Amino acid sequence: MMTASEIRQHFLDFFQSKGHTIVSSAPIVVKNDPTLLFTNAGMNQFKDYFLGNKKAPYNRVADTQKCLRVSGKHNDLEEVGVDTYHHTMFEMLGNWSFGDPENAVAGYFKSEAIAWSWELLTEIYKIDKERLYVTVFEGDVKENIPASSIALAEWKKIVAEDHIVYGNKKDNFWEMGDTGPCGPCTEIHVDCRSAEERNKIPGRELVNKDHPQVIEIWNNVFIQYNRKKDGTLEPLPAKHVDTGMGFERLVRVLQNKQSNYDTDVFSGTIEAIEKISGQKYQALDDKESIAFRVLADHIRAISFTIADGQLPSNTGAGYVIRRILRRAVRYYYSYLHYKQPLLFQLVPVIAKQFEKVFPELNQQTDFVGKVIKEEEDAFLRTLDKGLKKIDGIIDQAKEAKKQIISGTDAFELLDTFGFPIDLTRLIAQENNLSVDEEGFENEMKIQKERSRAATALDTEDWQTINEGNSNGFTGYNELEIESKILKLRKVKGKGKELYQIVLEKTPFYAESGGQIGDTGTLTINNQVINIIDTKKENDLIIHFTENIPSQLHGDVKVSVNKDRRKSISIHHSVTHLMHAALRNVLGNHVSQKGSLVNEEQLRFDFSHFAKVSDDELSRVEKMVNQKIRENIPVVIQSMNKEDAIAMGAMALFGEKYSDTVRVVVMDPNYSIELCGGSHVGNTGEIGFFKIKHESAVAAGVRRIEAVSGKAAEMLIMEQSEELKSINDLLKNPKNLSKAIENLQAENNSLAKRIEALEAHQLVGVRNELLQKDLVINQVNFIGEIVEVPSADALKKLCFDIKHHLTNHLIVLCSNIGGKAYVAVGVSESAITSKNLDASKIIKEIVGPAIIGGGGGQKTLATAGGQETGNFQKIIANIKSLL
RNA sequence: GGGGAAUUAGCUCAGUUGGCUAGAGCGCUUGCAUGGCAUGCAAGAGGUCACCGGUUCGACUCCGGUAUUCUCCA
Repeated sequence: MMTASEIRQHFLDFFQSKGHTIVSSAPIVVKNDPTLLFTNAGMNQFKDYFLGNKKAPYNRVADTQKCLRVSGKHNDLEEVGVDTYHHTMFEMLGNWSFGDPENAVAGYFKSEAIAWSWELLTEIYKIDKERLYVTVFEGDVKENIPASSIALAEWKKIVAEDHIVYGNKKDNFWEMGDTGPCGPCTEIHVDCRSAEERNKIPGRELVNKDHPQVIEIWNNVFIQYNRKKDGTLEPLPAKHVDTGMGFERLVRVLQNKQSNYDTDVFSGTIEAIEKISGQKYQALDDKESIAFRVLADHIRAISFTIADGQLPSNTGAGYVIRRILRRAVRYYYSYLHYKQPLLFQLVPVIAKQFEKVFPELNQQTDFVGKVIKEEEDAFLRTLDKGLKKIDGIIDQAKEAKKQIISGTDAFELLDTFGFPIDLTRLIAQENNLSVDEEGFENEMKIQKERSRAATALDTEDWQTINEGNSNGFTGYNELEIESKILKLRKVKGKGKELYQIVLEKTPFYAESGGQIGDTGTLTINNQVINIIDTKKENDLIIHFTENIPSQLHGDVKVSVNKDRRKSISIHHSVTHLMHAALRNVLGNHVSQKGSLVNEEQLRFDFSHFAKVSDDELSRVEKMVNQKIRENIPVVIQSMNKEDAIAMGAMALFGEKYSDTVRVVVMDPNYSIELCGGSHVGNTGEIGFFKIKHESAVAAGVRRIEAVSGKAAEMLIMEQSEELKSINDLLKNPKNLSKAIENLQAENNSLAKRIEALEAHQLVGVRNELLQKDLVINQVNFIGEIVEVPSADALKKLCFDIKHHLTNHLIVLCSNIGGKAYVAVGVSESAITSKNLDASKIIKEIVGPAIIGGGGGQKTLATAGGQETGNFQKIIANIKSLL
């Protein structure tokens, strides 16, 4: 039996023998593509070749690609692990031909692709031909697309006719999206059923019918059309082959297993889970078995994504990772009854298994494991809090004699406290309650619609202005050039309307590698248009404007905002100096995990497992400033990737580098980095470097924010001015912080003394008032106008008197700052014997008389108002109640 | 990007229609008890109720904004 690694290797060797270049997998996390968070197919990294944005360096390519799918018609996250053949992360084996209109013999098309796929499956992998079925596009009358006659003819040469199935547009016409490259495809399916079953129903009747044993393993797409926004198709000048074969499925077929999880792709992980949890994997449909499959699947997705630089977070791609991880935690928590972090223990197993194919994980097992453990801990804490909340909800439901947890409550538990709905269901069941599923779904629907409406984006078709290739970026050396507008389109979203413009060549740096996009102007025919941002879509540089020039053809002058670019370059260059200094001071485990460079500051995230101490920060600052003063020339050169790595250049995990890389050197013994950003000519231009802030972003990741150049100057100026004015206020003391400490202490003790004095004063007033005590019908009555400093003191005074009189009614009035304040106190005994109520007295008698209002308890109530002339009347009125 | 929530003593948290002199447990200080420890008893200190504004006679409580954190959706 072939092992999984042998199967993978045979694929790559086979296509190498057919003239293909083997390339490495692109990172699983996608950057610079607004339509995609993760690589979800082998062709993603070649998208620009299909779109015609870029020319392919090789015409024939093959690889195995890490892919991630968590949504889509056939792969909902909630389904993974329930069956035995869907995955979040999977490997896609693929071979490609990139057509070249000028060199017809370079690539290949339908006949070769079909012949080779058959050869590989039947001769190398030795799959029984009787078990294989192929599908061919039958054509579409409505869209006027002809049937695939060439593909059919090719298949007929090698496959029996009753093994050819015709497919409609849904199954046999592939599209990249609503618009863009597309074309017919031909699929290869395998029938893995027993001989007996195959005799009963022929396999061809089960193709594309979602039968778990009759499955598609390979799809060959022939890209020959471009779909425009109005829905029409136009033929492409260059035709391409794009194929994809699910690796895990292929292994299952070749190893003759019932389930992907029984192959050696997953068996090692499952054994490890058995060892940790002390339970045995049964390969059934029960919750325990599902839990095993969920863990074995999810840990791969989580580990490789983090290794490629995407940390779990509460937004975007990071949130998808968090969700996958939490789903795994839920399963071991509920069904394997394991209540501590588990997943992180599997990282070394996966890392070892993929050491040769995807080494990026094995190179950082510690880091990935720590990040995962921290996430697991955090979620277990969230679960704890949610458990408390749901207890309260259940108590309430029981008290109200309800059998049901409302949809709103269930939704609130999820939405606000992150408590998963399946756990709510489980706990409800244990308490003989059910969950209002309809209400919950409804709330969920409302939330989804709201989010969708907020991000709706309407993109129109590109409008071609001038023919030509966009051949790129000139802005490393020139910031102002003459160019031409190639194409533009309108984009609507969030109530704003923007235009995207592509230029023949441009000095504008598009946001990437953490460096923010340039701004500037575009001038045509004396009309000046502001360029407000520059971004990349794959490798296409797109300029954003709020309006378009009235004349579009002809030469345009484009110029970058130079001052802003200078500040950005300063911050980018100093980031390199700081990165090197961090490695010097903290150690070589420091590696970049993210960065943001703009004109105002730099932000740098890096792996490090402890807080960076003040001392270490100041050593970093000193080292960087030393390097600035050395005024080192910044040397930038292009070279072969291998040579650059050999030179000691730092490459980042999760970055896709081409064979020729740009290397930025600031003193060959100090800092060498692969980098596409803009830089200063000499480090002296940076001027000065100052760290503003150090903080944590995730387990094992620290963040430093710092400034240089003008921004640093501004910061220091502001700080020293602030310091000066503080010094002035304190009459330039010898020791500033000591002086402030003294002030604070003095302020504290003065406040205490005032409090004591006021209390003492009130004692005097209280004693005077006690002298004026009248006994009316066995109740002690005190009704007086007093002078007190505050409404609070009036209340205190009232309490104080209450403590000295048992059976009482007290009315205290005071004019404080021109406003009327009244407090009424009644003893418990008077409440019952005389049917008195302080709050009622305040509301009915006092409130109207002082033109105000108030309230409180039966025993003590207070009021405030505008009218201070009616105090005697109020006292008399209340007295008469006795 | 769009929602929901949280922020009260050193820590974990109560505070139920706006008015209780803002509380509990743990921790801390002091004293007492015990040969010592574990501990027990008693007293005490400790709060800008995140911050800024508004409504109100009165705001921890209601409204708006800011910051930080959590959480869901895209």
